[in-house]
Amino acid sequence: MIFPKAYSALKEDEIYAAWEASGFFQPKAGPPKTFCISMPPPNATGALHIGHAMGLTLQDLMTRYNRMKGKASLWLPGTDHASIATQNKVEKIIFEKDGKTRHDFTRAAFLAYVESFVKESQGTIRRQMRKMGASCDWSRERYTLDEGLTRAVQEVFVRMYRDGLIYRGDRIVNWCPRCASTLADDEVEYKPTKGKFYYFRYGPVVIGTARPETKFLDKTIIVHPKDKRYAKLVGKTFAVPWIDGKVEARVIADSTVDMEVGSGAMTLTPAHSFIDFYLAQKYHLPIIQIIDEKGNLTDAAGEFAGMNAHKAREKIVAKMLVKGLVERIDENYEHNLSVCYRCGTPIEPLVSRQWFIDVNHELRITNYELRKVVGKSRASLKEMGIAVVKKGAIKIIPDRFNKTYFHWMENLRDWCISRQIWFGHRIPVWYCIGDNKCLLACKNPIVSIDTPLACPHCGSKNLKQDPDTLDTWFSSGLWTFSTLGWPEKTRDLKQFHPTSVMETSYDILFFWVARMILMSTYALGQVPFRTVYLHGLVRDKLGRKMSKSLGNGIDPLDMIKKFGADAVRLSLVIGTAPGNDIRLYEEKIAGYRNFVNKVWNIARFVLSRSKKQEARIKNIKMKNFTLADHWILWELGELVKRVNKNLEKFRFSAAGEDIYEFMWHKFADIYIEETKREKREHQQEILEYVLERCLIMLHPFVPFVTEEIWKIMNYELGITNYELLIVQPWVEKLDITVSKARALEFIKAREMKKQPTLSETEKKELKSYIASLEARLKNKQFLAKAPPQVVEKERGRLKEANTKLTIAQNL
RNA sequence: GGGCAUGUAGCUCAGCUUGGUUAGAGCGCUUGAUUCACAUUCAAGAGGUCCCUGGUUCGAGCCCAGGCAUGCCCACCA
Repeated sequence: MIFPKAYSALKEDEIYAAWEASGFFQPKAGPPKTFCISMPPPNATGALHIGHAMGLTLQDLMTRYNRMKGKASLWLPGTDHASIATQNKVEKIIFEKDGKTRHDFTRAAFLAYVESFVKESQGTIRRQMRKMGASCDWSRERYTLDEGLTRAVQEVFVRMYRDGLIYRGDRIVNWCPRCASTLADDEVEYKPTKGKFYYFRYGPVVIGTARPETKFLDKTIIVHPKDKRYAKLVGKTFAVPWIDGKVEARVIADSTVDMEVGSGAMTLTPAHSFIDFYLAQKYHLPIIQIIDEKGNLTDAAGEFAGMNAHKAREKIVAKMLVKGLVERIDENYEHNLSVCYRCGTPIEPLVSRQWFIDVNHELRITNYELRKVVGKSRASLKEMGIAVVKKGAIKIIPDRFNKTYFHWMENLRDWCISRQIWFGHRIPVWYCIGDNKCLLACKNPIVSIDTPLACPHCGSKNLKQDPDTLDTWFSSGLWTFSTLGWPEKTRDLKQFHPTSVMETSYDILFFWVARMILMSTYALGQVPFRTVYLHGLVRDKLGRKMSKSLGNGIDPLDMIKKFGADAVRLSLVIGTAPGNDIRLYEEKIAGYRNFVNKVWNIARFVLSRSKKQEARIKNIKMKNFTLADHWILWELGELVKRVNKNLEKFRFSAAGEDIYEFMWHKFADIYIEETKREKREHQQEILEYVLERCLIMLHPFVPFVTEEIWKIMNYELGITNYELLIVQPWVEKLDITVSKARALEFIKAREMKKQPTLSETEKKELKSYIASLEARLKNKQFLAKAPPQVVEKERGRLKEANTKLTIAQNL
């Protein structure tokens, strides 16, 4: 077999094909122990970026490790339809190509176009995942919009509606006028903006606002109950000259008001501010819309009706100036403007009739395990979500994100789930617009999985489905179990849920991880996963976020082409800590490419000396071992212990670094060099023994090169019916023990050989070191309080230093 | 305003869980080595007030308190 001088990553596709053909990506049938990761589904619209590559690497590492440990291991891949993101993207393409908008198409025609686009992208994504070496089970691949998952979505919706968790209501929502849709609270971003801040005379008080155009119908003044300045006003009503004539204004005291802000008094704009909306509900005040879904002023704005709200602002202020209502204007007001996270358009909070999930509604918990965790038989979604993490049913790595998670959960408001876009899961709700024989009952929506044929109340066949679709996170919230076949009681579901690990980026902790916890505890009474491992963001060498506009992005495929997938994988694992961002650049990847080549050449050296047609040595016995033999095997044993411990604790970086250090700087630089000097009987056995164990431990990190070496190794040893490395049993511990004392002797002998002579300054340094050790060993408090092992160690060090000095002085 | 993280060699980062070696690695830099598995290599070397101040301790890069710097998250258009 040809063993080229340098490892060529060109082999990778071939190796991947062999794995795929072997069927080992599918979980084994036998073992009772299982391991499962649901792959976070990338948006079906795009190419994978380096952040995905990092996730794939870590997930693949865990899957391969557990597979080699003999567990039935499933890594389930898939893609997400990503409703708003995809629709926006396709709309943009259509517009750029033909100058058309989606409204130039029928809904069905538009959706067909989107689907064809998605199909194409999915193909690209699959190819990229294969390039990374992802050992996921392609036979179980899912898509959030496929038939089974759609069924799961409908099932959960209907159940939640029947349980009183889903309701339709007129509530204040985040509205994006450009997307013409609602957004969830966490889909809103904040952008620092400079603007004008207006102070208006409003009867007895002065109020401040950045949005005069919403203030037409303000009729309530709110002050803090302890605010002495306004105490006399509370409870009274005033006739206040306002934009369109006089209004009757009432003064209310409520402690949500911050006395320090502005004038300490504010007026309520119930329909266009979240706080005001809740206060209006609390005091049963009328809620009237001033701005409509297009961002235009309603009839409530009188002469300004129909104008774009933002554009009308200055005209309204001009009118108020004339009427003498303007106290002053702060021109340099800095505040955070809320914008749509998809398109950057300023958000318009407004009241709208939408579907919501009630996160505070109490439910009976039927699952015994969950009831034990929650500690009571009834709880709200919010309480369940908090309890499962607090009680350790779910462990988040790194644990500092617990705090963030709790804070978010505790402040969670009802989740608006309806979106006014076309691409997504249609809301399984129909309205009777028929004969109105029984007007009252027909007002109840028909919530059903199957399309109803007739109104259950009046029998009319004139039904209309709700035009809206569901928030994309509704379906991805079901991902861990919908992909396993739920609501059917499948074997996969029983075997693999709860899944073992959720590995994802910390920036979607709220969007997705929290939603999965809510949905899974509700629908299954089970947590979706036992462990959440959060990785950081990949940044450029200067610590900047990678972006198209900066042009500082690193395309994983380019890097794979240049350095090989193994090198790319290592660069994303070693030197990274969970939850911390990492900096990535070509030199780093090149460094790991060098290591991959080193591994290749170690194998080349070891195997070039191998005797053909000889069975591979699985066990070796201690026979006339040299100090070096003792040493390398002892070091290997220590390495195995550390690697296992680190992998169990999700410290992938430490494990990888250890193997790197051992193979390059101990095995290659020292032991292999030693064998060149002196050829002995059992050397070859030891070389092969160490190499084999290293290949196994290294495989989850660098699957391609290790598998290729494995193939050549078996060929060289004349073994034809071997199993692929991907399913070799993991190295739990060494089946040989050597003398630690001999190993340490080897290290000492090397050190003595290395530094026989010392310069004058080095001698001086050594002397002062000896002096400091002696002083410490004479210190009574040290001797009294330090643990005996530490004292012993210090004595040893002193002895060693003295010997060294003596040798140096005698030379 | 609330919270979190980070600060160690020129650069990128380990080490902090459990305080105890003369503080480590990779890249870069300096010097040397080429028929020997690998120049995608090897050997040797230079390079550090472990952000600052104080405290606890026989002993602090590590623990505690305060501060400085940087980055991120949440809240907020009164």
